[in-house]
Amino acid sequence: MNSRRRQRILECARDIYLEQGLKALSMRKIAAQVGLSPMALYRHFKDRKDLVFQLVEEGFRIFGSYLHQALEGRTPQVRLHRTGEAYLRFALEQSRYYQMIFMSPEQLGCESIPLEIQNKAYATFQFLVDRVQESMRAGILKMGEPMEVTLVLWAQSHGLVSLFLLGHFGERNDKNFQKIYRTSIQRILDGLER
Amino acid sequence: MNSRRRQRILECARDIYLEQGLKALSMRKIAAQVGLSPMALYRHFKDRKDLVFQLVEEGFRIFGSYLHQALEGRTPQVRLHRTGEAYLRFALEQSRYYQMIFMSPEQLGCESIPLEIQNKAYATFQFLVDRVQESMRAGILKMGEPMEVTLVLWAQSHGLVSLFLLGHFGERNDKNFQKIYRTSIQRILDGLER
Amino acid sequence: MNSRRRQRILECARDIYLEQGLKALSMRKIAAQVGLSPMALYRHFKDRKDLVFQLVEEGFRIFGSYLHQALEGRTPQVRLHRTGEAYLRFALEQSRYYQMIFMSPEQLGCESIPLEIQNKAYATFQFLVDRVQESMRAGILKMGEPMEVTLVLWAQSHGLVSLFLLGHFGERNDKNFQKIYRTSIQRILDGLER
Amino acid sequence: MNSRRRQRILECARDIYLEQGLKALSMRKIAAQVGLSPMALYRHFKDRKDLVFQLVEEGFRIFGSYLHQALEGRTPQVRLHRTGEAYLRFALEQSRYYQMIFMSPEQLGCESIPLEIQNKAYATFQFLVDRVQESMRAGILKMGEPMEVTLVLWAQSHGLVSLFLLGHFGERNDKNFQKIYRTSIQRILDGLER
DNA sequence: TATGAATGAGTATTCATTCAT
DNA sequence: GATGAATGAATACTCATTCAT
Repeated sequence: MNSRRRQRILECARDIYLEQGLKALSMRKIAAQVGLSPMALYRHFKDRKDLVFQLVEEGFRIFGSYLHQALEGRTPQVRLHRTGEAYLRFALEQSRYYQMIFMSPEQLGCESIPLEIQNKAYATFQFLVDRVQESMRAGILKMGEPMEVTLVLWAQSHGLVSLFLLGHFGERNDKNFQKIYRTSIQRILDGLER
Repeated sequence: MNSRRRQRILECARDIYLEQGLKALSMRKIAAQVGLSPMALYRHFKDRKDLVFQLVEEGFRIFGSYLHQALEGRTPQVRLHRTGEAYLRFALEQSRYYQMIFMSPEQLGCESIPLEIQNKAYATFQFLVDRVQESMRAGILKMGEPMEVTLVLWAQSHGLVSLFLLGHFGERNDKNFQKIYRTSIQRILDGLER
Repeated sequence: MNSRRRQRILECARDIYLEQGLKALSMRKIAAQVGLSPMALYRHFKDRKDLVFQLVEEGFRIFGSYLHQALEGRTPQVRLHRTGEAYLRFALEQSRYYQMIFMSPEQLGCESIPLEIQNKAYATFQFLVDRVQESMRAGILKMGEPMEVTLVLWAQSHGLVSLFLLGHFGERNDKNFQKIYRTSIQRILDGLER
Repeated sequence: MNSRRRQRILECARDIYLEQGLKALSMRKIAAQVGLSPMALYRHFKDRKDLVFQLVEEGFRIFGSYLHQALEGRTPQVRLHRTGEAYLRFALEQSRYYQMIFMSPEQLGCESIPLEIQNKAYATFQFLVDRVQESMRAGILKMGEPMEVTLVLWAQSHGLVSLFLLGHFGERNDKNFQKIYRTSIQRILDGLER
């Protein structure tokens, strides 16, 4: 019951955020959406900040679930490829969450990203490193510093998605972006494969 | 005098933005800084949005001036290399402007980026395309679709800078980032050079 | 006009304070009383604190005007006596202001009393010291450390008024208190006169 | 157990009050400190007022215990002197309680001080009267109306302590205040002794 | 051109308290 | 006896903006 309500509040907050962005995500609006008094929210979340952070964590959780599916692949090569595809899918299907995950402390309205969230971010990066590492071991990628190589791939992915979501590729066209994304990533891989 | 005032307002707005970020950039603060009444600003800018847009344009202007210096290089190769370095320098020396240039409409507080700004962004992209194109013609890069190749390079640069400014590389350390940036870009070029 | 409004706000604030005390003195209530929107007050006062401080200063000003009348007396003895009477009159006629003047920082809602107010308090004390000093010189009071003697008189006055206003003498009865006050002060003076 | 709990709550409330003052003494904070839900407090106290009143009574109880020790003196003179010293010690060692005991109804958040507390205050006063009376009978003080004389002494003590705790003697300096207190009281006594 | 006054909508938050469980 | 959920009223304050002067 406690956590039920809490979940419900979080969902409404998510919807408002997804539709109107972070700036419009006020306690009042959330409460109105949920059908409670604004104060009721404080039973479940210490702060607006607290609530927002929970939302970010939710974003990471979802991101993680997308990436995790890549592990179903039976070889390092497949898993590496699927990871790239999962990244792409998350970016397109959960664009708002994608943006939320990559928000600056300032945008989140805090001095510095809380440790809990930093850890989640680090875990995600680690997942990518793992994929690269096992691909190196399997001889699919040239040997090298895994973190460095991961960074190249991550930066490429994030760069592309950022520019796309920012509208720098014109009107949003997911199909088209998929092509671009895959081509670009492949180009990078071409330089990294043996 | 009209435009003198206007310039002065814009400069103050810039300073506040550079120091405290966009959210703290309020008409009141700007006015106080300039030494005018808040209302006086409306003589020069339709509203806050308008003022912010002008600021973004200023950011593009500065970005342009950084990139432009790359043209002093005497060969396509040098110019290509210097472009990458200019991008890096702008990102590190003018981080706030960098962030402003790559803000989403939402963060800027508008439905969609106004055409004027979109054009500036496009112009920047075009400059990069030019560098790639001439490098291809000069045989420094493998032949290919110039826009596509440019995108790969741009995405890489932007991805790296974004992640860096977001703090995903730990405490800000410019020297260290420069190394990472250069290595990563070189890796990409390695895959693109003949 | 500016200062006219300001004055009017201060008067309303004073009335609310006088009737309902400091805790009830909210920006909203003041605004409602004045007939303005709550926000209009901020045109004239930086803060609630600012407004309250101004009110305290007003209190000191009034206190000062009461004491000042004692200077009309033609001899040190008369002036000393009238000062005691002025203190008494202020306490009874302006009880709320009396209480406000002797509020702790905590009650005023601030870390420490601002310097401006501290100075006003000091000035008042100095006025009392002056009366004692000239009485000593005139041979009305035994010679001694003027500040120390002043303190005895001030403490006696303040102690009596405090206890009275706190209701420790039963139902408020001004006539009765006047007697008590005069007798007590006289007792003190008896011990101080030559 | 009932009264055990109750006692525990009161102690926590006291600690919060002693550390942070009355305004910060909220049901929530007390509950958190005790380790109960805010609502549990209402099982033991009708409302916040009730709880605060109990706290004031506690203050009087402690005050009483300080004064009571003066009775250990073997002569009226010693007892009178020790009473003054006990008053001083209570004021310095239990300043917060001192302030609480001498709070106005308003500060306590009620229309008028409840009878129970008035009685406690009266009892304290009576204790002082007793000391004066026996000193008169013993020929230590000049004969006179005991209540009146007591008032002079009480007012002096309270006045001094009030002004001291309000910070009107500069930075708090207990040693220094002790001197002032003793000198001033002695001055009064000089005028009252035979 | 510029300003001073004022507004209205909005923000997060604190608190004592009621009520069903 | 105690709790968790929720409320309603209140608070100070920030901001962009309108309007008469």
